[in-house]
Amino acid sequence: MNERSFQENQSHSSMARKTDTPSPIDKGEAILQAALELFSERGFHGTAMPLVSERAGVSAGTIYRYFESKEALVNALYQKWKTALLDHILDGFPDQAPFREQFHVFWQRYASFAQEFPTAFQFLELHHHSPYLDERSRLTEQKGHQRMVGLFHENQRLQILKSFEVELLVAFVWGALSGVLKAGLKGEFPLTQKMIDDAEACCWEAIRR
Amino acid sequence: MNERSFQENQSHSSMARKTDTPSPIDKGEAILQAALELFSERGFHGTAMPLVSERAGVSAGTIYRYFESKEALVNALYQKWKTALLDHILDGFPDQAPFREQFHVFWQRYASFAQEFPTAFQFLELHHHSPYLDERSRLTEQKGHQRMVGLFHENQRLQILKSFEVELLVAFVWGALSGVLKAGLKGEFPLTQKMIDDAEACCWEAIRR
Amino acid sequence: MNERSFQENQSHSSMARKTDTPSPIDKGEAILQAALELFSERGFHGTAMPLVSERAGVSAGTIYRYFESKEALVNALYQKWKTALLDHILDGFPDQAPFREQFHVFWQRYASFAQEFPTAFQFLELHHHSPYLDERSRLTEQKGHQRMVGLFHENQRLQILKSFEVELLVAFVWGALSGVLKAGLKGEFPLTQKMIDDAEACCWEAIRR
Amino acid sequence: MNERSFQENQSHSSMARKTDTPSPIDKGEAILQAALELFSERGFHGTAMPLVSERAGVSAGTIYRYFESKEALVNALYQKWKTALLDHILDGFPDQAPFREQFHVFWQRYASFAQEFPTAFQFLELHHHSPYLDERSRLTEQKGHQRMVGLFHENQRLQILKSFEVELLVAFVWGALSGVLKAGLKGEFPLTQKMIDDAEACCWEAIRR
DNA sequence: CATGAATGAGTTTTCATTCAT
DNA sequence: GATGAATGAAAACTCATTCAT
Repeated sequence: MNERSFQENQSHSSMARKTDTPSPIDKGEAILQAALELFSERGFHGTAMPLVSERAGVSAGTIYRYFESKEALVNALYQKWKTALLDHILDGFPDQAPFREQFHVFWQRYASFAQEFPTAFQFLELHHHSPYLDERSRLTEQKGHQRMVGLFHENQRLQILKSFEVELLVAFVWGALSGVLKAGLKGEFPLTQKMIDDAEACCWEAIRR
Repeated sequence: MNERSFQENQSHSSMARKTDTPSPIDKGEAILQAALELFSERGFHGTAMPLVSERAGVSAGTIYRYFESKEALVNALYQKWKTALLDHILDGFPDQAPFREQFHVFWQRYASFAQEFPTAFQFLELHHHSPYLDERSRLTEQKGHQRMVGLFHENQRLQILKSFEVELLVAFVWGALSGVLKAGLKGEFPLTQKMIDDAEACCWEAIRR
Repeated sequence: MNERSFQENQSHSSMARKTDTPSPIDKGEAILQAALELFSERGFHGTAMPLVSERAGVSAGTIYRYFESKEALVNALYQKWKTALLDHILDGFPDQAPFREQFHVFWQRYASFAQEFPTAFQFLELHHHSPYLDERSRLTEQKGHQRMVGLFHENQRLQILKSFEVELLVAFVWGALSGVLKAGLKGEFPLTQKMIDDAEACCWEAIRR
Repeated sequence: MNERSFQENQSHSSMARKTDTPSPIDKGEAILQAALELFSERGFHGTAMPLVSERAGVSAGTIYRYFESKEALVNALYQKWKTALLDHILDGFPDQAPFREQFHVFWQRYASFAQEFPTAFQFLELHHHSPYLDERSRLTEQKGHQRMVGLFHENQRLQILKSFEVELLVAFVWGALSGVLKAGLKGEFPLTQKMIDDAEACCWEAIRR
């Protein structure tokens, strides 16, 4: 499943299409998709709205029927994909499994998200803590972080993790994982399953007691 | 030594000042400093040139005596600080020491650079692989990377490092280190010596055989 | 009678309503009413058509079934209310009465129109001689003026009015009257019957021989 | 003296001009003059900024070096001309003279202002109480009104004026005067000295005891 | 050399009007 | 007839860059 098909699943208008309209996609989704691609490549300020509208195949004015402003557009995008990432990781997460298993699931799902939705992954990385993100985006951002911090805390108490500052461990793991994924997507090495497994093995040794 | 004094040392025009100019700093340096602060906070496209000139205490036109264009300015900045980072790490690097010691020196110096020049560190992180970086910036960027890859290769042969893809190991280490430093600078935990040592310990366990 | 009910009387489609349409008012009238309110507050160029349609409770496209363009809409509105004002003053006007009596009727009816239909009064004041008024609107505008000029001419001949330029007298009276009414509607003083009578007394002294 | 020359007197750059620059006028003044003409003809919302810049003979961006926004521009214009009008009326006003004389001076000066600066007069009339006028403009507006109210109050006590509500008398006088001037400027009658004197005579009879 | 006013193409955004449903 | 999504030209405003002083 690629990013485009993922989005189409989100859209209700993709079903029961009667006409042979050349554009099968929801305009709102087309705009989000175009903005995702452009913002992840050129950044927020580096992307002009007409460029977005052109790539989305809609007129300049149309964007503003769907999103109040350029800022509202990035925020919608950020919330959509941050939520998608969280869901991707947490849906059916093995809450009762041993931590090693949980770590494995987390690592592999994060990686599979980056592989399935590389553009979205880049977008999220690039827009972390951007000043134009609103309160809601920031809350979405924190939710995942808190979840990870909680999990690490608990397993530190159980003597499974090193007894270092939890925020440090989280930063370490998150930095290592996203560093590896970014480098892999950039083509510095083939992002094969083996690579992801190797990186996971490294990271586990880094944090386990 | 703070960032400002560092820059002054870099500047050749600071010596033999004849006039009692009220501004003791080179205009070129003032511009670089202002641009560093602004670019690291607001990004390249988010920073207006008049803002740079204002913060630098020079007129808008003056910037163009020192830098051909906005792009030339970021690139000068990038090269300056990437080189400074490399020098900071490699000056008197213990090439003959055992790898564990070399790794320690690398880790600690990278960290001390981020602590001494947090703005420059943020700037470098933010502008990694930006499309407006020119060939020269990209070469500067690669120089450090190649050096690290070479070192890792050698010590992998010596069975000191895990026998995983070297690019993967480099990405892992670099990701973990910069993740930890960014989180620390952002205030998620106090960036004390202990934290840096703990992170180093984790990372060593991650990559050593 | 308020402005809304007045308009309903003007509308022919309000009779013989067959369906149980939830909106009892003619769409055309609803649009005119909405436009009246908005144009009188914000002016012609300051009022967006979508705003008019929203306030009228119809869709944006519907306005264009009733009025060819925004200009056609102001003109329809202007003619409607200018005519209403003329009718209000002239219906059953005492053509044979002495001029003092005629002046009294004119003054009082003009005032009562402003009090009954303040929004329409403001609208007419605001759009006097606007460049987007068409020929027909301008003719409607002139009709009242001519009538007044004729009356003044006649009574000047009869030595009842001062022997000044008639256009001057008309401008004086009309300016004084609308100045008083606007100030009263704005709340600078209570627009009571006494005020209107006092102003009439002043104005009579101003123009009578 | 026409409006243009009046403005030039306000500008400091008109003196000691060394070069034969084709544009002898201050850019700021040129913008104010262009905006005055356009706003008085087409209103605030009906005037596009590029039109202003074109008529002023400057580029679009230049306006924003002189005025923060379109609103700031109208307000600057309003304050400039309202103040000019007040000064025109009040400079050397015969405070100790009998009221009839004061009324005469007021009436004549107001009229001469409208004749010398017809565009500014129209502008002021058109923008009375506009919603985009800021606090400062509104205060400037009130100053003149208060002055007139005070004068009328005093002379009502002295039994020189009719004992009607002062605000009513003020509204009457102001309405009559501006009505006459607007009609005259529009060409409904020649705006000669005799006309202005006649109107003054009318108005005096209207308000005097 | 340095300035900073000026430029004009570019930015985000609005809005009168149309047209497929 | 009615809708309201879509359009695209034009609005207000910004900004990298130039150039006369």
